[in-house]
Amino acid sequence: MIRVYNTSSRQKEDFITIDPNVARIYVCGPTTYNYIHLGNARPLVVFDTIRRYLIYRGYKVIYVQNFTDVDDKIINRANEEGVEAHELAQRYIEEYFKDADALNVMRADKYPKVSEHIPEIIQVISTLVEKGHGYVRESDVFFGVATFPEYGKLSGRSLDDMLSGARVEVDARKEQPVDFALWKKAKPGEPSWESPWGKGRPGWHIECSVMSTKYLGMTFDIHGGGADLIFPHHENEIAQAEAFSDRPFVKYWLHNGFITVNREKMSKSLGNFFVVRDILDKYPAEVVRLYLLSTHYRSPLDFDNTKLDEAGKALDRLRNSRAILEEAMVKAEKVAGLPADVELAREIADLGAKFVEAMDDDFNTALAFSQVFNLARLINRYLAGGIINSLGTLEDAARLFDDFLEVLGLNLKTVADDASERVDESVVGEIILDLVEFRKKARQEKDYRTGDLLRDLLYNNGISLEDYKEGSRVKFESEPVLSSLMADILALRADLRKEKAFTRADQLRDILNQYEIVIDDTREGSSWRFKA
RNA sequence: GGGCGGAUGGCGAAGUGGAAACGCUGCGGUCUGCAAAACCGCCAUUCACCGGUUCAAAUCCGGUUCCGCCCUCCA
Repeated sequence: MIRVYNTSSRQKEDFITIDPNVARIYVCGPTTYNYIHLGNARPLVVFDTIRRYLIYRGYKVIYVQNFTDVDDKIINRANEEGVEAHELAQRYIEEYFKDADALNVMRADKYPKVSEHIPEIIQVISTLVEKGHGYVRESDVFFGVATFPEYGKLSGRSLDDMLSGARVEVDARKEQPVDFALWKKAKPGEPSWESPWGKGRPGWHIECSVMSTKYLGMTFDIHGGGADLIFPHHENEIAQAEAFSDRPFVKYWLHNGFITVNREKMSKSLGNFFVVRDILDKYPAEVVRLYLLSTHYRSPLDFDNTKLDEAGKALDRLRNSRAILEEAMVKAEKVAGLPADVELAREIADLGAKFVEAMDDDFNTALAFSQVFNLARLINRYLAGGIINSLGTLEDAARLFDDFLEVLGLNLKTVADDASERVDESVVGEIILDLVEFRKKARQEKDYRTGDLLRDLLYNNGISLEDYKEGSRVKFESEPVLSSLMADILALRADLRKEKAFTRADQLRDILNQYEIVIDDTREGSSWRFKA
C-alpha cells in the first residue's frame, strides 16, 4: 500500500485513486518569463519521480502541467525587451523544455496554457458570479472568500487569523481584505480578452482551477507544487473549484520543500537563485537529478557545489557497478544452483522489496537510494568473489538495477556517450598536435619504433605526416574522432607497456591528462574517461 | 502577532516505540611497473537541552534554546 503525506490532513494517508489503477496528477508549472532556476527544477524532478514510481506500480498516470503564460512579470519583462508578451512566454517555454528534457523529466500528457483557455475561464467566473461567490467591481471580478466557509482548510488557518494578521494593502473595493481577483481589468497596452465585464485577463489562481478540472475531471487524485503555493494559490484554487462544482477538488495535496542557499529560501525576489542552465554547464544532468532526489521531497534542500560534487561521486559508484555487471554478463555461464547464486538471488529479492517499501512510504527517494547502493555493493562483492558467475542470476541483478534507475529517472550514460557531448573538434586537434610533438621527441631520442607506431596511429585517424629535417608537416586528411583516436592511443600504450617502455606510456598519459582525460590501467587492460 | 516545520557521526541525509540506512570524507586492505581508478572492510553505546510516560524512547508527552518557511509575486 502506498502512503502519501497529504498537506490537507497533515498526515500520511493510504493512496487510493478515484479510478482503480489510474492516477490523475496536476502540477503547477512555471511562469515563463525567464530560465528556470534550481528551485523550479525540484518539483519537476520530484513529481516526475512520483509519476515514474506510480507507473512502476502499475498505474496508468495522466499527468498535466500548466504554463502560466499571461502574467504581470511576463508583461513587464516583454515591455523591457520590446517584444510581445506571448512571444516572450513562448520563448521561455521552449527553454523550459531544454532544461526539463536534460533532467530526464518525462513529457506531461498535456501542457495547458492560460492564453489558450480564456473562454473556459470566463465560463467558470460567470458561474461563480451567478452562484454568488464572485462579485464585480468596475470591470474587475473578485472571489468572495466569506461565501466559502471551508476557506483556509488546506493551509490550516482560519478566516479570523487571516483578517487579523493581514499584511496586504487593502483594495477598498474588496468586500474582505482576503478576497482575491478572478478577473483583472485591462490596463492600456496589456494583452487582454473580451469578457462580460469588459476587456481584461484572468487572475492568477483561476487558471489552475479551470485547466486542471478540464483535463482531469472535477475531482482528481494528486495536485502538486512547491510549498510556497499552499497559501494563497492552492487555497484559492480549492475555493474556486469547489464553489464552482460543489464537489471535492483534489484528493491528495503534495508539496515539495524549498531549495535553500545558506539556509535561506532560494527565490527570485531574494536574488539568490541559481539558473538550471548554468548548473548544467558544470554538472551532468543526472548528477543534478541524483542531488535533487537525495533528500526527501518535503525536506528543505540546501544548495552548494560540494553537494553536487558528492552526488557526482555517488553516481560514479553506481555507474561503475553497473558497468562491471555488464562485463560480467558477457563472460557468465549458464549454470544454476551455485550456493553463492542462491544467496545472491535471495538478497536481490530482499532489496527489491525494500526499495518498494521505501517508495511506498511517501516516495522516500533518499531511502530508496540506499537500496540502490546496497545493490551495487552486493554485486561488486559477488563479482569479486566468484570465479564462475551464473548468467541468470546476473540478469536478475541487472534487471533490478535498471528498474531502480528507471523509477528514479537516472541515466547512467557510458563514457563514450558522454564523450560525444563534451568534446569539440578543436580539443581533438590539440591532442593531435601534442602527439606530433611527442613523436618528434621520441625520434630525437632515436626511439624510431615509437615514432613509427605513432605515424601509423595518426594515419589511421586521418592525419598524414611528412617528415623533413626541420620537422614534420601535418595534414588533416579527414576529421579525427575522439573515440577512435583514444582506442588507438590505448592500444599503443598497451604495446609500449608490454615492451616495458613505461616512460613513454606515462608521457602519453600525462599529455592526455592535460585535456581532462584520465587513463586507468588495470590488470584486465586500460580504459579512459573524463576527469569528474 | 497568527499558522507550519526542523535540530541525528567530520559533512550531507534516512529512520515516529524495541540491535542508528545510505552517500561523501577519513583510516586499513586488495589490485598495480608506477600513478590513478576501481573494489572490499572499518568509523555515532548515541540522536539540541531538561523533565516525564514505558519493560523499552532519536522516535510519545510537557518545557527550554536555536533555526527555517508561510501569512505579499515566488516551485
